Amino acid sequence: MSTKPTTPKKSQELASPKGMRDIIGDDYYKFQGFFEKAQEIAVYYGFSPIATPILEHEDTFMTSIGAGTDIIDKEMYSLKTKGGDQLAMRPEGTAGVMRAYIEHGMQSLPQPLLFYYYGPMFRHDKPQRGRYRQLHQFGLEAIGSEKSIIDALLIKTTIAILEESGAKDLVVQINSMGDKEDRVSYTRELTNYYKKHISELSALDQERLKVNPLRILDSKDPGTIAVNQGAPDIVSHLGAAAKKHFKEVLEALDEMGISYEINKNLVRGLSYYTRTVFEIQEPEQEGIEPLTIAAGGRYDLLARQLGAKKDAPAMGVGIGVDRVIETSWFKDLSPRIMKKPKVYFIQVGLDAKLKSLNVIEILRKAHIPVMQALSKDSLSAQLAVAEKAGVPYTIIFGQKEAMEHSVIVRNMDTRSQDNVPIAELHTYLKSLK
RNA sequence: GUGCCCAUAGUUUAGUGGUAAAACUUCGGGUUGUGGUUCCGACAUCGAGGGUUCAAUUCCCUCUGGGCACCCCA
Repeated sequence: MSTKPTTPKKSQELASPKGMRDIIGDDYYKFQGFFEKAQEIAVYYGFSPIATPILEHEDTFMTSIGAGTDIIDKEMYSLKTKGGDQLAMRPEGTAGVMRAYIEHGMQSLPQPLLFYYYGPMFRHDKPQRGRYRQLHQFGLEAIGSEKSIIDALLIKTTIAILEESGAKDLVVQINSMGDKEDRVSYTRELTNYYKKHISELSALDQERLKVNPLRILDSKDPGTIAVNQGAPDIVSHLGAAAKKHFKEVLEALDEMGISYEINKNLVRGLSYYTRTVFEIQEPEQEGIEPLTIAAGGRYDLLARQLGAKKDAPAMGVGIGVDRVIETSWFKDLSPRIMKKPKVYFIQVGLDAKLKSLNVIEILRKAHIPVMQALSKDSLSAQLAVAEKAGVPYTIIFGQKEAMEHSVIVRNMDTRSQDNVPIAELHTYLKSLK
């Protein structure tokens, strides 16, 4: 077997791809802690886990999210497999969950079905604060009911997750995009309105008028904002059914004491939304434009678009976990797996080192997490590491102890030491608490 | 995708047209059985590639990565 000479790597090749990063140490625990807390809350509210593939057929996203949206037109990682399949890395979670729902015939189960999921999503964006090409979302989906209480349930669960993560005084921005017919008639009226004021719109907004007039509503252009003041209001164009639905959602939010603002300019970028849409912003910070940390809405038409034989009205939300973790209010949620070791194991001398792993194995079986520096030889060096780690007790295992089958347990605070036979070590450590 | 700003050891920062200084961290040692001290030593082809120059980490260009605004979005 011949080994190829190792070519020196250029540092460029050693960098993670743009907008994608390694998650290490404290950051890892933050993610893990958030995911555990979010799952726990979702389960209390009746959601069940689902994990769908990171890759889906590209068409699944094209037909659900919709051509004409930036996510599809500019930001999707698409690839052709060696077998010739046209796949794409998921830019969001809803399409995959709905695909799974239809594929597994879940329409014949008691409705609605409540799912939660979490994991990486991929969008070929230009990275910025809180904006990554590989981003992490925690999502909720409720499929199979058009009842307004479902909308309220998802919003409530989202708020509960964020509050348990440290958020306070959250305000939900909410709007209704109406049913399909409402949207068609409203869009027509809105377009007519803008055409009358076309000279006052920015070049960008004039372009948007051709592609997606709804987007002009949340324009940042000062001239356009002025025009928007007099623009027709979508809420007053809702049909009777959608209006009733929206009113019920708001009543439910009132009942739960959730504060909200009706934002008639809130239009979501994904084209599958109908009726309820909502967003939750991060808290205001000086000189920083607040980011959206959670957003979602109702998508009653999606199932049919994807090929289901009957309607499956549904509601979903995605929480931007990267953004939540970076907020000032995020409190560290330590994951359960992280047990803080209370014992540091020190060995001195060759015999002791050889027997060390046996002692550590005894501790492991007793569920006592242990830190160690087996690679070090000198006692003082190991004590120094234990000191820095802030571990309350050290176990010292040397030549003499190895022969006597005992260890020294040292209290790092008081520096007092006890000689303990290995056979009794387990019970001794338990008694220390 | 467009525009502006940035890039020196693991980290935070000096500095210069003649191949780099410091602090902290890490590693080794002074101390082959007892710790936050102290002392000594080690660790950077100055993000990558190209150009100008006798000479570039320093000037110019491109690329890569990061930040910010726009676009858009979680």
